[in-house]
Amino acid sequence: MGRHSCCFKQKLRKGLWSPEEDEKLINHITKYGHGCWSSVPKLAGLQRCGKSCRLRWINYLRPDLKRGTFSQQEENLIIELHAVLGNRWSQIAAQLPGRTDNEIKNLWNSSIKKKLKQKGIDPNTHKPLSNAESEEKASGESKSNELTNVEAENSDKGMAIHKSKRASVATENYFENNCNNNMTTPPSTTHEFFLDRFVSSHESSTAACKTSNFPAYFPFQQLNYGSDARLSVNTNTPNNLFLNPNTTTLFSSMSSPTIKPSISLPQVPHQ
DNA sequence: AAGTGGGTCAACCGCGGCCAT
DNA sequence: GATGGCCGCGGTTGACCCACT
Repeated sequence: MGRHSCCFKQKLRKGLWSPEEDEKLINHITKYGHGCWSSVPKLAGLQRCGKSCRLRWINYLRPDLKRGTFSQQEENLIIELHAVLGNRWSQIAAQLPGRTDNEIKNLWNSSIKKKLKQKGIDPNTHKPLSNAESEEKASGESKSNELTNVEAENSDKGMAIHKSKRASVATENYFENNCNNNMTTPPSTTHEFFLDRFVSSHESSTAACKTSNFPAYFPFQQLNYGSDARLSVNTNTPNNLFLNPNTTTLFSSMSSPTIKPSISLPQVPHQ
């Protein structure tokens, strides 16, 4: 485990990529595709490991990357998605065409986190900071605190637990905050249900999205960020709605956990 | 001009999961 | 079922830049 085995076998370059290396990689992939990443450096004439080549291509050289600063709509969408998915950056990135998970992760850590805190929102739980604090005091060990502890622990085993916990707790918090009075489905199971649905279905929907240039369908109730960046729920949405990239609104195909979300193409082409 | 602190971002690291053998 | 190779993911690091003192 750990560092790729090929890195030990040969003396491979590390660190920043030179323009020459970039050119070699671009030339190779545009001609032959990447195929098996482990064979790319050899075929492209690079002194890098396949992993490094893959990363360079995905995060920097891919021609479909948008680059540039994130729009306010994109930021809002990231916040919404993070509230539901937690730190599943690749899944968040899948809903933002031209953006990489690395880019989104960096934006979150460097900018969005801070902005949320300034607005009085806990970036981990997406709850108002004052609420989180008072709940921590009341319960002694709140869920958000639990997350923070796991996060701080930073142990390898803790990470695995943390990953699943954070996403589900974020979802739970979302439903606790917003859904109890509005949704017809019981909150006790919906958060896990929706999360699992999304995780299992997003790949097919994302695949459809990629091939068709349409956004993917989301198995969630509609989420909106108001001007104060608090989540709210609009339940007056018909079934089979979709992610609208222009309004930073998540639509849902779910009005009941017994109804399977349908994956079909929206009528509005992606921007 | 030099030092410093904070922000940004590309790249690396370590791990889990998948798949072939 | 065990093992090893590979891919993809999320967390972390460190270089670089810029504003400020």
